[in-house]
Amino acid sequence: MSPDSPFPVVTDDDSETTVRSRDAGATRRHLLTAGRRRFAQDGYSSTKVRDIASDAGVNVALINRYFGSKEGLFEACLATARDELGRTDDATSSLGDLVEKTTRQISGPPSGERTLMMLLLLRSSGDEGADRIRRNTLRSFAEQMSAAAGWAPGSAQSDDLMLRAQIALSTMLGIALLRASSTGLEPLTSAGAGDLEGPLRDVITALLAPPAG
Amino acid sequence: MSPDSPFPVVTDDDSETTVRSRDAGATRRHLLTAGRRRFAQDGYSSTKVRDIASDAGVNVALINRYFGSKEGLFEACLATARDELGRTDDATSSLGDLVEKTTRQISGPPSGERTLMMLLLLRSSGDEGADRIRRNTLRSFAEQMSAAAGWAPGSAQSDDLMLRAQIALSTMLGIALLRASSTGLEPLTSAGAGDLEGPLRDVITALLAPPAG
DNA sequence: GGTCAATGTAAACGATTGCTGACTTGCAAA
DNA sequence: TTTGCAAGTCAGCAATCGTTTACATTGACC
Repeated sequence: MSPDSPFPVVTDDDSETTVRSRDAGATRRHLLTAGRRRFAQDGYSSTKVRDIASDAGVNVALINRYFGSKEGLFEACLATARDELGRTDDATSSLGDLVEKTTRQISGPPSGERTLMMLLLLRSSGDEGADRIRRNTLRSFAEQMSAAAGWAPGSAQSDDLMLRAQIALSTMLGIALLRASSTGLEPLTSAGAGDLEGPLRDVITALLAPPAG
Repeated sequence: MSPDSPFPVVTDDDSETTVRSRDAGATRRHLLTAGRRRFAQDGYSSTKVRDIASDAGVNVALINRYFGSKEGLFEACLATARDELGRTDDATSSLGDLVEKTTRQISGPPSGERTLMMLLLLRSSGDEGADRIRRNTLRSFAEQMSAAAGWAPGSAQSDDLMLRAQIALSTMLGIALLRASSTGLEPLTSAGAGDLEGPLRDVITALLAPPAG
C-alpha cells in the first residue's frame, strides 16, 4: 500500500475487465465495497462472509488474508466510510451550507453510497475498536454541525448547542434508517431532494439558529 | 390466555417467589420481557435464544414450545410493543400534547421500557410478518403526529404533512438509537427530560406548525 | 391413590458460520 | 526458461445456533 512498494500498484486504472487479473489492491477494494453494502443493509451479524466474498467475486479465504477476520473487515469498512464522509469538499461555514450539504447526504437512492455509509455508522459488531471509530465519527459530525452554527469550543451554552447538533444528527440518521428498504415508509422513502430540503431547513434552523439562544 | 381458560391464570399476582411454580402464562411473559430487551439492544441476529432463556430463567426449548420459533418470539415481542405503545393514555389533540408526549417517550433511561420498545421498531429479522407489523406501527405513529397538527385524511398538502410527520418520527427514533449504550454519544445520552423538551419543541413546531403550510 | 394432560428438562441433531492449512496458479525478475 | 513469491483456490475443521425429540415432574380432577 505504500507508494514505494515494489509491486505494481494500480493507482489510476479503474477498468476491471482488462489487465491485472491478480490484483491484491483491487481485491481489497472489492471486499470493502461489498462489505460496506452488506454490513450497512443487513447489519453485522446477519451478514455472512461467504455472501460478501460472493458479491465481490472473490474467494472467502481472502477476507481473512487481507483483513484478519470478519470484524477486521467491518472495522476497515467503517474506517473508509469515515474517511470518505469526512473528506468534505469544502468547509461548512454557514447554516445555509449545512442545510444544503445535509440535504445532499440524505436524499438520493436509499441504496446510494452516502446513505450506505451513514447506515454503517448505526451498525455495531460489539467490537470495541469499531465502536470507538463509530463514536468518534458521530462526534466529529455533530461538532461540524455546531461549528456551522457559530460554535466555539469552551464557550457558554456549549453543551446545549452540542446537544442540539446531536439532535439534528439524529434526524439525519433516523431519516436514513427509515428510508431503508426493509422499512419502506412512504412517502419518506420515495421523497427526493426537492421534497426534503424544505423540512430539513426548518429542522436545522429551529435547532441551530442563533437568535433564540 | 382467554379469560375463560380452564387453567388457573394468575392475573393480579406479580410476586414470583411464591405460589405457582409451573405457570405457562408467567413463562410466556418472562420470555417476552427478556426477548424484548435482547432484541432491542443487540438486534435480531445477534441475539441468541439461549441468552433470552437464561435471562428469563427458563429452559430454551420453551421458546419453541410457546412461540414456535425464534422469529415467532420476535414477532410476539413486536406485537406486544405495538399494543403497549399504542395504548396511549389519552388522545393527542394539540401540538403541545405531542411535544409533551414525545419528550416523555424519549427521555428516561436508555434501558427503560419505552426506549426499548422504540428501538425494537428499528430492528428487522428479515421476516415478512414482523416487517409488516413494524411498518404499520410506524405509519400509525406518523399519522397520530400529523393528526395532532390538524391533519385530515385526503386533504390538500396531505402528502407534505405526512412527510414532515415522518421526519419528526425520524428525529425521535434517531435520538433513541444514538442514546443507546453501544453508541453512547454525549451529552445526548445523559440528557434528561428537561434538556430535551426545548429542542424537541423547536423541531416539532418547525415541522408541523400550521402557519407556514 | 390413580390418571392424564400440562409444564418443564436434558441432550443431542443437523445446519450454518467463521476460519485455517495445504495446495495451486499466475506474474515477474534472474 | 527457470525460479520465487504473492495471489488465489479448495476442502474441511471446530464451534455455535436454532430446533427437536424423548423423558421427567407437577398438579388438578375422578
